[in-house]
Amino acid sequence: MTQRKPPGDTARATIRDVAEQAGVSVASVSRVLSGNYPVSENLRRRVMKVVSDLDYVTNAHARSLAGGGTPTVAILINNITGAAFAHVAKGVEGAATLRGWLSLVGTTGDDPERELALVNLMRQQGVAAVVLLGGAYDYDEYQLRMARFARSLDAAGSHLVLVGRPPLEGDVPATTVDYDNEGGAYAMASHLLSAGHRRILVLPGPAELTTAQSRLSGAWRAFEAYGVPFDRGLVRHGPYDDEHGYTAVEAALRVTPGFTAVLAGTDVVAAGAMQALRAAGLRVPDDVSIVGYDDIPLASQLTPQLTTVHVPYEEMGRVALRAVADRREGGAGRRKGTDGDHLVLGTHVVVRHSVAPPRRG
Amino acid sequence: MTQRKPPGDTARATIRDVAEQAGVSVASVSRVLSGNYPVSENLRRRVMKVVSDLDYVTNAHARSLAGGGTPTVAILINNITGAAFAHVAKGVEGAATLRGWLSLVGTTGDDPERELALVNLMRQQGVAAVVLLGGAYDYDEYQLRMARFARSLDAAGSHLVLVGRPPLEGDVPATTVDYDNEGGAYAMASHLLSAGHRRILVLPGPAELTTAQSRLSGAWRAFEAYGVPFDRGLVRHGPYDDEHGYTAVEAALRVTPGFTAVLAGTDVVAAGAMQALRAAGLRVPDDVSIVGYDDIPLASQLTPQLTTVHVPYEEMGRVALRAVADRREGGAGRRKGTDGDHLVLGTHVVVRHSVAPPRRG
DNA sequence: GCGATTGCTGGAACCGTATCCCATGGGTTA
DNA sequence: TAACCCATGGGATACGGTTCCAGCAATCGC
Repeated sequence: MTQRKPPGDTARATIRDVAEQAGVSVASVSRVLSGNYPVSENLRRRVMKVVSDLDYVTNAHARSLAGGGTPTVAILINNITGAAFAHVAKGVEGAATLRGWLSLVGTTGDDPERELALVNLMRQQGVAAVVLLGGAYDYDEYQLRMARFARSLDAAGSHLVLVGRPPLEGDVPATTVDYDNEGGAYAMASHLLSAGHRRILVLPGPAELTTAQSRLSGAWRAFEAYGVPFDRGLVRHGPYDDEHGYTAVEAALRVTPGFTAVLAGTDVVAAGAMQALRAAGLRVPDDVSIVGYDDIPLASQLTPQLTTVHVPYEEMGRVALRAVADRREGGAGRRKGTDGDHLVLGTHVVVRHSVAPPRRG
Repeated sequence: MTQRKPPGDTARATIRDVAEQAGVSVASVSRVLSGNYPVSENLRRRVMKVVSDLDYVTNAHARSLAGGGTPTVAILINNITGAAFAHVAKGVEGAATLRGWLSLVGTTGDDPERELALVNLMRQQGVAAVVLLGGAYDYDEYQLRMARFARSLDAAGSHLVLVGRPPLEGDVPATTVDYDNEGGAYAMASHLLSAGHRRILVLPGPAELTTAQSRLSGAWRAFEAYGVPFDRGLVRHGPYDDEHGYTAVEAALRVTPGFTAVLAGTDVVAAGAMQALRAAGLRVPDDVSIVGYDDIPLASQLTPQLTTVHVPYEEMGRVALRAVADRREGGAGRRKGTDGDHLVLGTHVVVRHSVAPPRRG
C-alpha cells in the first residue's frame, strides 16, 4: 500500500513500510530495532508485531552506509580444500561469530593476480580486516605489492593480517600471526637424528614458498647441531601434495637409495611418500621412518599414525581475529612502537608410530 | 580539501573527492568507472588519473544500495574442515568467481539455532542466494522451518538452494541439488555382496540425518536383491568421524564378531574403522574388507587405498550456482511447473584395494 | 501550582553511488 | 545560414537506514 512502489512488487519490506503500518515514525522503528535508545514498551510491541508480520529484516547495505553495520573480516585462502587453511579459517570464523562479526571467504587458487583482485574487492566491501593465509612468495615484487596492500587498506580504515608467513619488511601497517616454523622443523629433524638416522630424504615443499624455506633451514640447523653432513642431493622440492610425495620418493629410491627416513614438508606429502615406500615393498617404520608437518587429522588416520609437528592452526585464526578486534577497539590511531603486531605461536613434535631406529646394515 | 570532513581524516576517499579533484561532476566519475555510458577520452583520462592518485575504490554498500552491486551467494556449511563440504564450497566459489559474483561462507557448527541466525544475517545482506550444505535433520519442526526460510528468502528476491539433501515437501520455492545417495549405497553394498561377503558391519552415520538414512536404505535394498538377510544387530549409528569408526568396530568385534566386511558411511569413518581393525590384529582386506563413501582425497591416501563411492561434490557446487544464476537471468517470476528445481547427480563406485573375498572358514 | 527536568517521539539531514532528465555545444543537413 | 540532431556533461533524486535536533507531554522539585 505504499505509494512509491507498484503493488504486488516482490521487493523486500523497508523500514518505511514497517513505520507506516505501525503508525509510527521511521526513526522510532530504527530505534526499536537497534535498541540503543530508550523506547516505550507500547511502541516496541507495536513495532515488533509489524516486523514479524512483514518478516522484515534491515538492509545491511543501507545500515553500513549510514554508519552502523556489522564489522566483517575477509579471509583469503589459497585453496579451501587444504585442511590446514581450513582450520585457520575455522578459527577466524569462530572468533568472528563470537563477537557478532561477519566473515567472508575468498579463494585465490594460488594466483597472485586473483589475490590482487580479491584484496580490492574486499576494500570495496569496507571490511574491517583482510586475513591472508598461507606462505608468501619470495619475490621482491610480490613483497612490494603486499606492502602496498597494507598501506592501502590502512588508509581506508581497514587492516591487513598475515597468517602463517613471515612479517613484511620495513614500517608496514600490517599484523602478522606466525608460528615457529623453523623451530618445528628443527625439532622434527632432531627427533629423526636422535633416533639414529643419518641419511634422510627431505621434501620441504615448493622452493619459492617462504614456508618451505623455513622448514628446510630448520632441518639444516638440526643437522649442523648433530654434526651430520647435510646431503643436498637428498633434498627434493615440489608442491605440497601427495602426488609429489609419491614421485619424489620413487625417484629418490632410484637415484639416491639408502636413506633410512623421510622428512616430509607436510602431512599430505608424507601420505604420498608412505604410499611410494609401500609400493616399493618397504615397511614403515621398520625399513624407513617417516615424519610429516602440520598435524592435520590425516596424520592420525594413516597407518602407522604419523609422527609430525603440531601447528596450532585454529588457534592462529582466533589470535588473528583477536588482534584485529583489539586494535579496532583500542582507539583510532595505531599505537606505534607497541609492536604487538607480530605474534609467534609455538609448535611441538607429536610422537606417534612412524619413526623407528634405522635398520643396521 | 573537501569542506565536509576534517582534514587528516583517515576515511576512504569518496566519489565526490575524485570529482572535485578532477574538476568534473560526480555523475561523470560514476560513468567513467562503471563504463556503461559514453565518455570522452579526455574526461576518462583525467578521472582515472585522480582515481589512481587517491587509490579510490567504490563503496560496495553504496553501490548496491543504489541498485548496482555485485550479486553474492552465501554458503552455509556445518563445518568448514569437512573435506566433502569444502569441495562443494570450492565448486560454488569457483563458479561464482567466474561470473564475477561474490561468495560468503558461514559455518553453523551443527547448531540449528545458529543456522537460523545465519540465514537471517544473509537475508540482511541481500544475497542472491543461500546455499545450504549437508544432510538435513529428520524433524518435522526442522522441515517446517526450512520451508519458512525458503518462502522468506523468496519474498525478498533471494533464493534457497539445498545441496546434498532431499528436497523439501510441498510447494516450496527452493532448488535442490542432490546426488544419488541411495543408489551409491546400493552399488557399494552390492560390490561387497558380490565379492561373497554375507556378514557386513554397517556404520551408516547419525540416525537422525537424512544422508545416513539414505545410505542405510540403499544397503538394505542391496541385501534384499541378493536375498541375504539383513542383520540389524550389525548396524551401528554414530557421528561421521573417525572416532566413531574406531569405537564402533571395537564394540562390534566384542559383541558381534564374525563379520567379514565393514560398510562405512563415510571415508573418515572408514579410516577409523581401519585403525580399529588393525589394532585388533586384523589385516585389511585379507581378514576384513572395508569400504567408504564420499571419495575424498583421504580415501586414496589410506593403506590400502579405499574402495568407496564417488560423489561429485565440487560439481554439485558448480551446478548449484548455475541453477541460481539461470533463474536470476531467466526473468523475474519463477517458471512454475518447469520443475528444474530438483537436480540429481550420479554417483559411482571407485574400486581400489580395500576389498577382497571373505576368508573361508 | 508553576517552571524545570526528564523521557520519548517525529522531522530531516546525511551516508556514497547510480541514473533519469535536461542543458549545452559542435557538427550535419536542408 | 538556419534548423536540428547527436554526443556528452551536470544537477537532482532515489536507495534504506541512522542519528542529530527539536518538540511535546508527563513528572519532578520546591
